[in-house]
Amino acid sequence: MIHNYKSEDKVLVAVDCIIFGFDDEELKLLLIKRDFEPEKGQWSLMGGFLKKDENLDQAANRILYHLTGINDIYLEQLYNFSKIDRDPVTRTVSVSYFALINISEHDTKLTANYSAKWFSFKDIPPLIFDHDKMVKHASRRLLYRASTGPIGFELLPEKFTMRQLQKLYEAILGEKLDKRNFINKINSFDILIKLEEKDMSSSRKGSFLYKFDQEKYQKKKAEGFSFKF
Amino acid sequence: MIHNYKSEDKVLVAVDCIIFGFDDEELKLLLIKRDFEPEKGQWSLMGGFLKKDENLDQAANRILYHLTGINDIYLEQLYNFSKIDRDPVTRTVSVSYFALINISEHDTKLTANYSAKWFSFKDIPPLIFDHDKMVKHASRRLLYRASTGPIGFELLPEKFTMRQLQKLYEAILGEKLDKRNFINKINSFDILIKLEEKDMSSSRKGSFLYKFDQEKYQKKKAEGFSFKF
DNA sequence: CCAAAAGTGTTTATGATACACCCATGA
DNA sequence: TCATGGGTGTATCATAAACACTTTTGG
Repeated sequence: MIHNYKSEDKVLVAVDCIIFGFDDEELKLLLIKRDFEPEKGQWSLMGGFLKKDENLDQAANRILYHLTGINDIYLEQLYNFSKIDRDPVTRTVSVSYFALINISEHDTKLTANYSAKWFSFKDIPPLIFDHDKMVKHASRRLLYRASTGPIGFELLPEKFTMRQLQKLYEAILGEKLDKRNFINKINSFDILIKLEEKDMSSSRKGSFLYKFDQEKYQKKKAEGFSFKF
Repeated sequence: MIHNYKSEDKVLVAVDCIIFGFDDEELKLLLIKRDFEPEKGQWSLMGGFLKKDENLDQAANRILYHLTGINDIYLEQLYNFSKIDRDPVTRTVSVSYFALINISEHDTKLTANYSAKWFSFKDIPPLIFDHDKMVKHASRRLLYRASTGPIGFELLPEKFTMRQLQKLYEAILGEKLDKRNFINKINSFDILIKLEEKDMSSSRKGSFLYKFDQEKYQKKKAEGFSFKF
């Protein structure tokens, strides 16, 4: 006997993207104004539906690109939300994805061509459906990511100062860190390249710029080096 | 304009359950012999399809109960597998769930009434579809769970010896642990109750039995105590 | 010359690891 | 009495945390 797949219920599978950014001061969340019913005009995560001819990762990338123009970033699968009436119109199961991006590289395009906007966590507007739960879940995952490996790669510009990196960690961990201990810790990872160049915008003295050494990082990771923060 | 939900593709959503057990010596995996095509007669995780009137957690519990009689355990959502042709018959997205259970409490029922069987990790048979990937993913999650909180609750009988608990951790972590350091660590958590009673089956001297103190554990957890192993 | 941020090491405390002997009992 | 597993504590090492002053330079 062949199992009768046809007798089984099919459901709509949605994908919702939680995108975190950092602007040198605080963590931000990318939202769009929904342009269709239900909940038209409300703020929402970037969402859409899985199509027959793509897997979930592909759907997440397509949906994010379509709604924000953001492309070629690493989206990580997070969790499913499947409460029966979570979408008032029809039964959907939503798969959440999250990613970290560098605001400065994406901001102009976003505000010019899309209805997407960055929000501080202090003033996130009410979100549709269960999107607030998704954001909470993603925040926990971000915290976990930050404590198990370096995260600056995606969130900071290519060249950055120690101060910027520290502010990023402080924003994610939600606590002030000691400057010297922070630098010692980061240096112990040995995955930064100190440049000759200084950033003169933040002080009279100027502060050295650094770059991530992707190669060294990949090598250390492959060797099982622990980047526990 | 109302978004046309009807134009979107619907897909079958499967749920597959990865169940770990422990038998005082090693970690085991519960599998069933598939009794329908495709892949009839092959070993497989416990799987089924999400129905319209249930959420994913409910589906996982229903499916596991139906196939094994196992009930009232905590199933944790793991990850989605969505490769387009992962199921050769029709497009499905599979949501994996995992759980830990105490073999001795479930074994007789299982072998008597169901075609489910426990396998050592050493000799897991070839599995259908992408179930081997699911198992790998679940093993990583188990390792993570073991390093962030106590795991004996579900995997051991109500009363157990320190030796049993240590063997469990050794099985999960995949390494031998020092007896004294292990006990010191566990005692530092302060969530066990030492009973008067001794287990005489393993040695002439006998070894004291312990119970988990659920109340103390919940209280400590609520206070943010870190059970990092 | 002073305000404002950058840069730099050492001491202390805490937790992790390594390690070896006596105990109780049934056969 | 002896073989078997059970039970116990300390010293050392490594990592984390606390902590304050000097440097640079534009205004």
